[in-house]
Amino acid sequence: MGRVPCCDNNGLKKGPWTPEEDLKLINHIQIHGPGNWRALPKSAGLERCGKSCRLRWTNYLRPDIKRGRFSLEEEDIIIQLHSILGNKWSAIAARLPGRTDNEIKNYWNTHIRKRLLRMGIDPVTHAPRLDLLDMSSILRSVLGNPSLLNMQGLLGAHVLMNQGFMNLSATASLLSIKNDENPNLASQNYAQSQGAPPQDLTQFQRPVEGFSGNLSCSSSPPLSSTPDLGENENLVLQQNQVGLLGNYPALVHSMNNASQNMGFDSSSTYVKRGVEEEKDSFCGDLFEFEIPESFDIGDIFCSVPQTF
DNA sequence: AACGTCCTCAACCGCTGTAGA
DNA sequence: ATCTACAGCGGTTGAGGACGT
Repeated sequence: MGRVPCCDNNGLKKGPWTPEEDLKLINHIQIHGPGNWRALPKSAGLERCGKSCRLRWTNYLRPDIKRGRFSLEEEDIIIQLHSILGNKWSAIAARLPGRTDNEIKNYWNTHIRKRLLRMGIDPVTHAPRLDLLDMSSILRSVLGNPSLLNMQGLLGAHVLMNQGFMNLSATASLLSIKNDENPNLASQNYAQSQGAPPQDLTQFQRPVEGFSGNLSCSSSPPLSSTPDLGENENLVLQQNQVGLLGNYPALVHSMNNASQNMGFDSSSTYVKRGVEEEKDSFCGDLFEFEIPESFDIGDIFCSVPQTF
């Protein structure tokens, strides 16, 4: 049996706080300081539970809270920190002076998350959402242009994309083999999709003792400093999908088509919630691979091969 | 003007971690 | 080792406002 909720006692008020209640709470804390929330309501003359008082203080009444809209800089910091910390709102708030975890959480869910979805970026992984691609049009484009089939150029993509996508590319390779001047290429791509590492990225794949974090791709520049990350924090970096696919016009075109087909064109303002959430949970394991804990994020942006 | 739908965000709920008895 | 109280966290809810028809 779980613990009895602190607000179970009947008679304690719930819901929005009145200015009078706020005043009582502020006055009491100014005199006695915060803390001992259980006993505070009684001594402050409030008919609230201690938990409600604590939340009201920490999320709204604290004098160091910065009100008003988030700046673009704050927004950028939130996105970057979220890509590293995930839904650790308190940890993110600790790096944004004047903002509360509740405020950041709300802002993420109501603004940033939706915007990332509209951009075709998975807000959980911060990776491009390949589930939104129109694979049939990609296949048509690829089959019509065998030069696109050198998937090795896709940033050694087999370590970035999931097995399903790579199998798809392998299938495309095999289907197009009769049109290909170099039949070896197709089998090479197929072999890569089945697990053979691309030369360019083997540096990322060396196992390093003691590392258990994940790394997905990243478009944003690395944080200049991300102090106090836990030893086993998953490091998640965003990959700029345009940068990744920029030299593959057919793929970019297909992605754009797919986005529009899914209601993500730039003019739409929002997507129906159900669809959004369905898509949301669909793409979690894309673009992940292992990196050493001591890996310098900045290195990625220097060492990613630019020879697409 | 009336109504319905959607968005925002303060507040709540339920759970976990921790300290002390 | 176990229990209890408490603080804190992340997810969820719902009232109120904005907006569209």
